[in-house]
Amino acid sequence: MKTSVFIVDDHYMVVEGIRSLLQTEQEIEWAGHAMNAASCLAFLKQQLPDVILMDINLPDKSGIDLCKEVKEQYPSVFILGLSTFNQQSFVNKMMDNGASGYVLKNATQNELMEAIQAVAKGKTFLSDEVVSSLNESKAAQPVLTRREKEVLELISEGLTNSEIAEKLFVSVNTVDTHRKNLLAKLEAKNTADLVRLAIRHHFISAHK
Amino acid sequence: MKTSVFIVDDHYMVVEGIRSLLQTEQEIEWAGHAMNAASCLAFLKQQLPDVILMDINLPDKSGIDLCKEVKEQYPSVFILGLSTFNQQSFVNKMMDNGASGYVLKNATQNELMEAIQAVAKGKTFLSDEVVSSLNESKAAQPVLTRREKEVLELISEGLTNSEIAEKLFVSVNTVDTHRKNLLAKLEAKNTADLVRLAIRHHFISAHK
DNA sequence: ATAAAAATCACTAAAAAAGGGGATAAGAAT
DNA sequence: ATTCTTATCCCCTTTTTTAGTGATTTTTAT
Repeated sequence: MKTSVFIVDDHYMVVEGIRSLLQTEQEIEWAGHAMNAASCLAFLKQQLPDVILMDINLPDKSGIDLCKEVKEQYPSVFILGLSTFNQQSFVNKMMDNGASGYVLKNATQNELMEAIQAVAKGKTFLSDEVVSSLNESKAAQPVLTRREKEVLELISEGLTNSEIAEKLFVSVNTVDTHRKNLLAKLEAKNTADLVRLAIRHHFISAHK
Repeated sequence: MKTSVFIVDDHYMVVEGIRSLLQTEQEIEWAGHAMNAASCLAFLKQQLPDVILMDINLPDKSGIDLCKEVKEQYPSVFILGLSTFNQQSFVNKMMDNGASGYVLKNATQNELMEAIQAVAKGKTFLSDEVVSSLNESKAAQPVLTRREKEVLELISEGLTNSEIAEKLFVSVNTVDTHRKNLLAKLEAKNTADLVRLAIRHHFISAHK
């Protein structure tokens, strides 16, 4: 029995690439593709594929959110995350939201087929590259509390301790303590270093 | 006369996508592909295509550097930059290094063909999306001097003014002035804000 | 229920950054 | 020849951060 595969990706070239890769496979049936989250959801109302290859960068909604929605509405569909970048946090979020696997766009035909067949059977599949960087990053990833992240965010926006204290309705001393803990946890030399490392660890984003 | 096209991209799916898009075109001849800069250069020693589609993210060397090298050695080849992201600075650098155009990976078959045919004739081609974001961003992009970028880099690494002064063999006052100018140019409230904005504007990178 | 983690607040002193001012010399550009 | 830019330097004041230590309350987890 053939496995039907649907693709959600806004990159035309990637869709074409996957289509041509899968064309030669006997066990795969091409269900179609969507360039955004909305048309993906519309398609699923008509027809349910076995596996969805889902890009995490979509124009209207993140693949992470879409993954959650699709899994809630159609728990029987298996979702395989697809991305150019090997970002720890994205992999985790996709898996948390019900994805069965994660494949990088530089995957070979073999790796892609392996992944599709694994998730179609309900198994989990992660690209080798993803697995190895997952292990690497596990050692060095500091754990921040909710409050610390909040303070970090405000620091990166250029607020001073007293401004942050006012905003969070706590004393300057408290903010100062959080700041010290942040410096220690991220092993930062000072604020500049802290912000750079925070962006590197994806605690905050440089872009809005 | 056919236009021969060579592709440098480490994403197998993208290579396949482009190959299948170009397969249907009569005027295009597929010269081959490389997954990294080294094998691209090796290929060019054997054979010169008319147009090279070049990804800016390559494993061994940035497409920006590769572009420069290829153009220096083989000025007759036309290079079309290729990327997922519409990053102003990358577009500029590619064009500075001799690229004839820049296309996003979500381009349609028509747009890609238009681009290839334009650059093959020696014309310049930029994706519509690239052009429009180019105009938008033109207003807000501050201009930093060589020295300012240098100081900015060191600030983001967590060095203090006196440490930077020592490293650059200038007085603390000088570094302080550069710092003030940086704050003013990037319209940053303080160091934290400065680092975030610097990363946003791609003056520095959060990742190494 | 109780131990652990998180969040809160306090005080002091030294170091660094921010904000204000102004100045000179070298090189590039017109 | 002269203006503009870049890079350099100086002084002063205030604000903010950093470092060191210590402690209490609230939440969370076992």
